[in-house]
Amino acid sequence: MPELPEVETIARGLRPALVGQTIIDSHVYLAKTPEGEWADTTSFHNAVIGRTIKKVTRRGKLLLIYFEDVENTSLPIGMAFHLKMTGRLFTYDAHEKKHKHTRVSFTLQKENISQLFFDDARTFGYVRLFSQESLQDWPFWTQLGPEPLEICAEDFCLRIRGRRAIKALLLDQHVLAGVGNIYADEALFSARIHPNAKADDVPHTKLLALHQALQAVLLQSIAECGSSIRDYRDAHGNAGAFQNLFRVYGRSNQPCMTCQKILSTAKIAGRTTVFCEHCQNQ
DNA sequence: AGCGGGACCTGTGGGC
DNA sequence: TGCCCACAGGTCCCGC
Repeated sequence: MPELPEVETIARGLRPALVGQTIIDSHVYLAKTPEGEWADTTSFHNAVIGRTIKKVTRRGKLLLIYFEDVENTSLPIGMAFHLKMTGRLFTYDAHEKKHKHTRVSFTLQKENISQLFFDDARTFGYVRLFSQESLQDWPFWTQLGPEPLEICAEDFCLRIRGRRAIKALLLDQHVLAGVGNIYADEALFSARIHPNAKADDVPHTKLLALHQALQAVLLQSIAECGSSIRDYRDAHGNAGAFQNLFRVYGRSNQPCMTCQKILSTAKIAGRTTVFCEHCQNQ
Protein backbone atom coordinates (compact mmCIF):
# COMPACT_ATOMS: atom_id res chain seq x y z
CA MET A 1 0.00 0.00 0.00
CA PRO A 2 1.88 2.98 1.16
CA GLU A 3 4.39 4.20 -1.33
CA LEU A 4 7.30 6.51 -0.60
CA PRO A 5 5.28 9.64 0.39
CA GLU A 6 3.01 7.69 2.74
CA VAL A 7 5.91 5.89 4.46
CA GLU A 8 7.77 9.20 4.74
CA THR A 9 4.69 10.76 6.36
CA ILE A 10 4.40 7.86 8.81
CA ALA A 11 8.10 8.16 9.71
CA ARG A 12 7.73 11.88 10.37
CA GLY A 13 4.67 11.28 12.52
CA LEU A 14 6.21 8.47 14.55
CA ARG A 15 9.59 10.12 15.11
CA PRO A 16 8.67 12.53 17.94
CA ALA A 17 6.57 9.86 19.66
CA LEU A 18 9.17 7.10 19.50
CA VAL A 19 12.69 8.51 19.66
CA GLY A 20 14.08 8.13 23.17
CA GLN A 21 11.40 5.62 24.19
CA THR A 22 12.35 2.18 25.51
CA ILE A 23 10.51 -1.00 24.52
CA ILE A 24 9.42 -2.71 27.73
CA ASP A 25 7.10 -5.35 26.23
CA SER A 26 6.06 -6.84 22.90
CA HIS A 27 3.36 -9.16 21.58
CA VAL A 28 3.31 -11.11 18.35
CA TYR A 29 -0.31 -11.91 17.48
CA LEU A 30 0.42 -13.34 14.05
CA ALA A 31 3.47 -15.58 14.00
CA LYS A 32 4.26 -15.07 10.33
CA THR A 33 4.54 -11.27 10.57
CA PRO A 34 8.10 -11.19 11.96
CA GLU A 35 10.61 -12.32 9.33
CA GLY A 36 14.31 -13.04 9.17
CA GLU A 37 16.89 -14.07 11.75
CA TRP A 38 14.72 -13.13 14.77
CA ALA A 39 11.39 -14.26 13.27
CA ASP A 40 10.62 -16.74 16.01
CA THR A 41 8.20 -15.15 18.49
CA THR A 42 10.40 -15.76 21.54
CA SER A 43 13.64 -14.54 19.99
CA PHE A 44 11.78 -11.54 18.56
CA HIS A 45 10.52 -10.65 22.00
CA ASN A 46 13.90 -11.13 23.68
CA ALA A 47 15.67 -9.09 21.01
CA VAL A 48 13.48 -5.99 21.38
CA ILE A 49 12.91 -5.86 25.13
CA GLY A 50 14.93 -3.13 26.81
CA ARG A 51 15.94 -1.51 23.51
CA THR A 52 15.78 2.27 23.27
CA ILE A 53 14.73 3.83 19.98
CA LYS A 54 17.40 6.07 18.48
CA LYS A 55 16.12 6.90 15.01
CA VAL A 56 12.97 6.56 12.87
CA THR A 57 13.59 6.75 9.16
CA ARG A 58 12.70 5.35 5.74
CA ARG A 59 14.36 3.59 2.79
CA GLY A 60 12.16 3.08 -0.27
CA LYS A 61 8.87 1.79 1.13
CA LEU A 62 10.51 0.40 4.28
CA LEU A 63 9.93 2.14 7.61
CA LEU A 64 13.10 1.78 9.72
CA ILE A 65 13.41 2.00 13.49
CA TYR A 66 17.00 1.96 14.81
CA PHE A 67 17.95 1.12 18.39
CA GLU A 68 20.60 2.67 20.62
CA ASP A 69 23.80 0.62 20.66
CA VAL A 70 24.18 -2.03 23.36
CA GLU A 71 27.17 -4.03 24.54
CA ASN A 72 25.76 -7.32 23.25
CA THR A 73 26.70 -7.08 19.58
CA SER A 74 24.74 -10.21 18.65
CA LEU A 75 21.49 -8.25 19.09
CA PRO A 76 19.75 -6.52 16.15
CA ILE A 77 20.45 -2.84 15.52
CA GLY A 78 16.97 -2.05 14.24
CA MET A 79 13.74 -3.21 12.67
CA ALA A 80 12.28 -2.73 9.20
CA PHE A 81 8.52 -2.67 8.55
CA HIS A 82 7.09 -3.29 5.10
CA LEU A 83 3.44 -2.24 5.10
CA LYS A 84 2.65 -3.77 1.69
CA MET A 85 -1.00 -2.99 0.84
CA THR A 86 -2.78 -2.55 4.16
CA GLY A 87 -0.18 -2.19 6.91
CA ARG A 88 -0.51 0.62 9.46
CA LEU A 89 1.68 1.84 12.32
CA PHE A 90 0.02 3.81 15.10
CA THR A 91 0.92 4.90 18.59
CA TYR A 92 -1.65 4.71 21.37
CA ASP A 93 -1.88 5.30 25.08
CA ALA A 94 -1.37 2.47 27.55
CA HIS A 95 -5.06 1.48 27.66
CA GLU A 96 -5.57 0.68 23.98
CA LYS A 97 -6.62 -2.93 23.41
CA LYS A 98 -5.41 -5.06 20.50
CA HIS A 99 -7.46 -4.44 17.36
CA LYS A 100 -8.94 -7.07 15.08
CA HIS A 101 -5.96 -6.77 12.70
CA THR A 102 -3.14 -6.00 15.14
CA ARG A 103 -0.26 -8.32 14.19
CA VAL A 104 2.52 -7.07 16.48
CA SER A 105 2.48 -4.56 19.32
CA PHE A 106 5.14 -2.88 21.45
CA THR A 107 4.79 -1.26 24.85
CA LEU A 108 7.04 1.77 25.37
CA GLN A 109 8.11 3.74 28.36
CA LYS A 110 10.21 6.77 29.08
CA GLU A 111 7.91 9.16 30.83
CA ASN A 112 4.41 7.96 29.97
CA ILE A 113 3.59 4.42 28.95
CA SER A 114 2.42 4.17 25.35
CA GLN A 115 2.06 1.52 22.67
CA LEU A 116 3.03 1.03 19.04
CA PHE A 117 0.67 -1.20 16.98
CA PHE A 118 1.42 -2.81 13.65
CA ASP A 119 -2.01 -3.51 12.14
CA ASP A 120 -2.43 -5.23 8.77
CA ALA A 121 -5.72 -6.57 7.43
CA ARG A 122 -4.32 -8.55 4.51
CA THR A 123 -1.26 -9.81 6.43
CA PHE A 124 1.15 -9.26 3.52
CA GLY A 125 3.22 -6.88 5.63
CA TYR A 126 6.17 -7.90 7.77
CA VAL A 127 8.63 -6.66 10.34
CA ARG A 128 12.25 -7.78 10.17
CA LEU A 129 14.83 -7.28 12.92
CA PHE A 130 18.27 -6.76 11.44
CA SER A 131 21.91 -6.54 12.38
CA GLN A 132 24.53 -4.85 10.22
CA GLU A 133 25.51 -8.32 9.07
CA SER A 134 22.04 -9.72 8.39
CA LEU A 135 21.19 -6.70 6.23
CA GLN A 136 23.85 -7.93 3.81
CA ASP A 137 22.09 -11.29 3.59
CA TRP A 138 18.73 -9.71 2.79
CA PRO A 139 18.40 -9.51 -1.01
CA PHE A 140 15.47 -7.07 -0.94
CA TRP A 141 17.64 -4.64 1.01
CA THR A 142 20.92 -5.08 -0.85
CA GLN A 143 19.21 -4.84 -4.23
CA LEU A 144 17.12 -1.74 -3.51
CA GLY A 145 17.66 0.96 -6.10
CA PRO A 146 18.47 4.59 -5.29
CA GLU A 147 16.02 6.99 -3.67
CA PRO A 148 14.03 8.78 -6.39
CA LEU A 149 14.31 12.09 -4.53
CA GLU A 150 18.09 11.81 -4.32
CA ILE A 151 19.01 10.56 -7.76
CA CYS A 152 20.26 13.19 -10.23
CA ALA A 153 18.83 13.46 -13.74
CA GLU A 154 21.90 11.92 -15.33
CA ASP A 155 21.82 8.78 -13.14
CA PHE A 156 18.05 8.56 -13.56
CA CYS A 157 18.40 8.43 -17.34
CA LEU A 158 21.06 5.74 -17.05
CA ARG A 159 18.73 3.51 -14.98
CA ILE A 160 15.54 4.07 -17.00
CA ARG A 161 16.67 2.21 -20.09
CA GLY A 162 16.18 -1.10 -21.84
CA ARG A 163 13.39 -2.78 -23.74
CA ARG A 164 10.89 -3.03 -20.89
CA ALA A 165 7.78 -0.86 -20.57
CA ILE A 166 8.79 2.35 -18.85
CA LYS A 167 6.14 1.88 -16.17
CA ALA A 168 7.58 -1.54 -15.32
CA LEU A 169 10.94 0.15 -14.70
CA LEU A 170 9.45 2.78 -12.41
CA LEU A 171 7.73 0.07 -10.36
CA ASP A 172 10.87 -2.09 -10.15
CA GLN A 173 12.37 -1.53 -6.69
CA HIS A 174 15.80 -2.55 -8.02
CA VAL A 175 15.69 0.39 -10.43
CA LEU A 176 14.28 2.97 -7.99
CA ALA A 177 13.16 2.41 -4.40
CA GLY A 178 9.75 3.66 -3.32
CA VAL A 179 7.68 4.24 -6.46
CA GLY A 180 4.38 2.34 -6.68
CA ASN A 181 1.34 2.28 -8.91
CA ILE A 182 -0.09 5.67 -7.97
CA TYR A 183 3.03 7.77 -8.43
CA ALA A 184 4.19 5.87 -11.52
CA ASP A 185 0.92 6.73 -13.29
CA GLU A 186 0.90 10.32 -12.06
CA ALA A 187 4.52 10.97 -13.05
CA LEU A 188 4.09 9.41 -16.52
CA PHE A 189 1.01 11.54 -17.14
CA SER A 190 2.82 14.66 -16.02
CA ALA A 191 5.78 13.92 -18.32
CA ARG A 192 3.38 12.98 -21.18
CA ILE A 193 4.91 9.53 -21.65
CA HIS A 194 2.86 6.46 -22.59
CA PRO A 195 3.20 3.92 -19.74
CA ASN A 196 3.74 1.10 -22.22
CA ALA A 197 6.52 2.84 -24.16
CA LYS A 198 9.77 0.91 -24.20
CA ALA A 199 12.29 2.88 -22.18
CA ASP A 200 14.80 2.93 -25.05
CA ASP A 201 12.18 4.49 -27.35
CA VAL A 202 11.59 7.46 -25.03
CA PRO A 203 13.55 10.55 -26.11
CA HIS A 204 16.16 11.85 -23.69
CA THR A 205 14.26 15.12 -23.20
CA LYS A 206 11.20 13.15 -22.09
CA LEU A 207 13.28 11.16 -19.60
CA LEU A 208 14.52 14.43 -18.14
CA ALA A 209 10.91 15.57 -17.89
CA LEU A 210 10.02 12.29 -16.15
CA HIS A 211 12.80 12.75 -13.60
CA GLN A 212 11.43 16.22 -12.85
CA ALA A 213 7.80 15.06 -12.80
CA LEU A 214 8.48 12.12 -10.50
CA GLN A 215 10.31 14.24 -7.96
CA ALA A 216 7.63 16.94 -8.15
CA VAL A 217 4.76 14.49 -7.61
CA LEU A 218 6.53 12.76 -4.70
CA LEU A 219 7.39 16.06 -3.01
CA GLN A 220 3.90 17.42 -3.51
CA SER A 221 2.39 14.26 -2.03
CA ILE A 222 4.71 14.43 0.99
CA ALA A 223 3.61 18.03 1.46
CA GLU A 224 -0.01 16.79 1.45
CA CYS A 225 0.82 13.99 3.93
CA GLY A 226 0.39 11.28 1.27
CA SER A 227 -2.63 9.77 -0.46
CA SER A 228 -5.47 8.00 1.34
CA ILE A 229 -7.40 5.60 -0.87
CA ARG A 230 -8.87 3.24 1.67
CA ASP A 231 -6.57 1.94 4.37
CA TYR A 232 -3.76 4.41 4.57
CA ARG A 233 -3.58 6.67 7.62
CA ASP A 234 -0.57 8.47 9.06
CA ALA A 235 0.87 7.82 12.49
CA HIS A 236 -1.89 9.88 14.09
CA GLY A 237 -4.73 8.17 12.21
CA ASN A 238 -5.17 11.11 9.85
CA ALA A 239 -5.84 10.70 6.14
CA GLY A 240 -3.55 12.33 3.60
CA ALA A 241 -4.86 14.76 1.01
CA PHE A 242 -2.92 14.00 -2.16
CA GLN A 243 -5.72 11.75 -3.48
CA ASN A 244 -7.62 14.98 -4.17
CA LEU A 245 -4.86 15.97 -6.58
CA PHE A 246 -4.71 12.75 -8.65
CA ARG A 247 -4.83 13.51 -12.34
CA VAL A 248 -5.04 9.93 -13.64
CA TYR A 249 -4.87 7.34 -10.84
CA GLY A 250 -8.39 6.10 -10.07
CA ARG A 251 -9.90 8.31 -12.79
CA SER A 252 -10.73 5.60 -15.35
CA ASN A 253 -13.32 6.78 -17.89
CA GLN A 254 -13.20 10.33 -16.63
CA PRO A 255 -12.06 13.24 -18.82
CA CYS A 256 -8.38 14.08 -19.05
CA MET A 257 -7.71 17.28 -17.12
CA THR A 258 -5.56 18.53 -19.99
CA CYS A 259 -7.43 17.64 -23.18
CA GLN A 260 -10.87 16.52 -21.88
CA LYS A 261 -10.70 13.22 -23.80
CA ILE A 262 -11.73 10.13 -21.83
CA LEU A 263 -8.82 8.51 -19.93
CA SER A 264 -7.88 4.94 -20.90
CA THR A 265 -7.34 1.95 -18.62
CA ALA A 266 -5.03 -0.98 -19.33
CA LYS A 267 -3.11 -3.69 -17.56
CA ILE A 268 0.54 -2.70 -17.84
CA ALA A 269 3.36 -4.32 -15.91
CA GLY A 270 0.65 -6.39 -14.22
CA ARG A 271 -1.03 -3.34 -12.70
CA THR A 272 -4.14 -1.36 -13.53
CA THR A 273 -2.88 1.68 -15.39
CA VAL A 274 -4.78 4.87 -16.20
CA PHE A 275 -3.47 7.24 -18.83
CA CYS A 276 -4.45 9.60 -21.63
CA GLU A 277 -3.98 8.13 -25.12
CA HIS A 278 -3.95 11.63 -26.53
CA CYS A 279 -1.56 13.41 -24.15
CA GLN A 280 0.74 10.45 -23.45
CA ASN A 281 1.52 9.59 -27.03
CA GLN A 282 5.20 8.83 -26.76
C1' DA B 1 15.07 -11.04 -21.14
C1' DG B 2 10.73 -9.91 -20.14
C1' DC B 3 5.92 -10.81 -19.95
C1' DG B 4 1.71 -12.72 -17.85
C1' DG B 5 -0.43 -15.20 -14.36
C1' DG B 6 -0.84 -16.92 -9.86
C1' DA B 7 0.05 -16.86 -4.97
C1' DC B 8 -0.04 -14.63 -0.58
C1' DC B 9 -4.80 -12.56 2.27
C1' DT B 10 -9.00 -9.85 3.78
C1' DG B 11 -12.18 -6.19 3.02
C1' DT B 12 -15.12 -3.38 0.22
C1' DG B 13 -18.13 -1.86 -3.28
C1' DG B 14 -21.03 -2.62 -7.26
C1' DG B 15 -24.47 -5.26 -9.65
C1' DC B 16 -28.28 -8.11 -9.45
C1' DT C 1 -30.92 -7.41 2.63
C1' DG C 2 -27.84 -10.55 0.79
C1' DC C 3 -24.94 -13.01 -2.40
C1' DC C 4 -21.25 -13.13 -5.81
C1' DC C 5 -17.65 -11.22 -8.28
C1' DA C 6 -14.01 -8.03 -9.20
C1' DC C 7 -10.64 -5.47 -7.42
C1' DA C 8 -7.19 -3.29 -4.17
C1' DG C 9 -1.41 1.05 -2.73
C1' DG C 10 3.32 -4.88 -3.14
C1' DT C 11 6.44 -8.49 -4.01
C1' DC C 12 7.95 -13.11 -5.37
C1' DC C 13 8.01 -17.20 -8.25
C1' DC C 14 7.05 -19.95 -12.16
C1' DG C 15 6.58 -21.06 -16.96
C1' DC C 16 6.37 -19.59 -21.68
